[in-house]
Amino acid sequence: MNSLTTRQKKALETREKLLKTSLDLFNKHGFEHVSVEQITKACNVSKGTFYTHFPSKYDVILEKFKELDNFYSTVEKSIDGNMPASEKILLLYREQMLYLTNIVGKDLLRTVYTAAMTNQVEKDHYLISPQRKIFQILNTYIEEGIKLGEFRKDLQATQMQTIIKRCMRANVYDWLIHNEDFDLVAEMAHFTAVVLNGMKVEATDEVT
Amino acid sequence: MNSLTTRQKKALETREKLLKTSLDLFNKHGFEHVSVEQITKACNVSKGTFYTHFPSKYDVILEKFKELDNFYSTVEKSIDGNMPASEKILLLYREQMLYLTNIVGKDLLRTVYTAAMTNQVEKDHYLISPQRKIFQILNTYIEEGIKLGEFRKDLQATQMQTIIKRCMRANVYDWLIHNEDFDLVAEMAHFTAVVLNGMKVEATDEVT
DNA sequence: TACGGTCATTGACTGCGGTCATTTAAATCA
DNA sequence: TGATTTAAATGACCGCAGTCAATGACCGTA
Repeated sequence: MNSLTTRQKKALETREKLLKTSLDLFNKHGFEHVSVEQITKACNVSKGTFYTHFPSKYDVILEKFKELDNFYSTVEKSIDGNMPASEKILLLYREQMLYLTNIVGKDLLRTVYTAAMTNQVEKDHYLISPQRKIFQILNTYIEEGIKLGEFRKDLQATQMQTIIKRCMRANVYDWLIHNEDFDLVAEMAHFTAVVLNGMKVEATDEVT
Repeated sequence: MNSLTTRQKKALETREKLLKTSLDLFNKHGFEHVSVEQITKACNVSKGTFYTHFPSKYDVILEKFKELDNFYSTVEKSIDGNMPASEKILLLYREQMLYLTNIVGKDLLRTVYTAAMTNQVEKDHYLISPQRKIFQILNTYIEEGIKLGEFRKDLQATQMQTIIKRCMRANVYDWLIHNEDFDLVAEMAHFTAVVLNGMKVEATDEVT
């Protein structure tokens, strides 16, 4: 029933071993302090093998980063459908920031945010890909907020979506360039609240 | 009257030559496509010399980037003292974005934004240093806005300052990771207007 | 003017990310 | 089963950022 040939199975095994070892080593010593040779030696394969499985050292990280999107599906379900859109957004972001802080970590994220700038290929980076689950969830919240008269009507939904997403990257980026003493969860909540406030039909003075 | 010794003058000359040549080459071929050896060869000095004058290839860029701050002093003077704080901020940012787009360029800025993340020294990066002229100008605008009752009183001035600054980086970063079709000046104006709106005592629906 | 110390300069060297022609062995074909 | 195709694996190699021990020209001083 298994449609993979022996060779393909072996190759996949190698790939998995490289992936796991890489992430382990990155976690232990930090991305910058782990060389590809270290990884391949730990796996008893040659350096070239690494590059038959991954386009670059960085791409291993991206794989991990994409796991995030599974996580969001869980979060989405746990959010009560009846609250205002703005609160849903805040909750979603809160969960995401907790995940980034506690699970992903600064080191790996830094790599993603750097690569998004440097890998100047033709196509845009995954970081801003509309495919990402979290963006799809956000979009529905925003459209909902507009429909229910929570947000200003003079702004396009797509414009709002752009702003809200940018909001996220703004805080993450600032987290990455600050040394400690930066509570990503709190900063994100605070910043986003102000932005949402600026998009509401009638702004109130309270900010959570 | 010149207190520099012959040796120091020579050294400074070398430094200036390296600086100028670097920036020229970066402009011509892009930061990533210029090697330190290329620079030093063009200057008829050895590679090591480059590193006695600059801590890294990147630091040359930073020097250029710091020039920005002279520019802001000019802008500040050209801004009418009587307009609302929020409009002053928008104007200041507008000028900055024009400068970044037309003079500094994506390539150099990308380097700065990357280095801010990677050079994980103890101290924070220049990018967020409170010393920067533009931040000082912003601070006065914001304090002014609070004093004159334009902004909400429940937010600390420092909090607002943080938000407004983050706003800037948010748009610049997004500019850097998007391929073309991204008008930094317009995006910044749009985004910042929403944020300012969220900080105003009574939000209005008009956005410039 | 002679002399010891300073400091800009040198270039061979290290380490690392990434490449590629070649090897090897499994898969497919005759 | 033997011959041929295919693709995973290899490791020598490249280019480049950054290092550092050695050099010698220039400095202040006696």
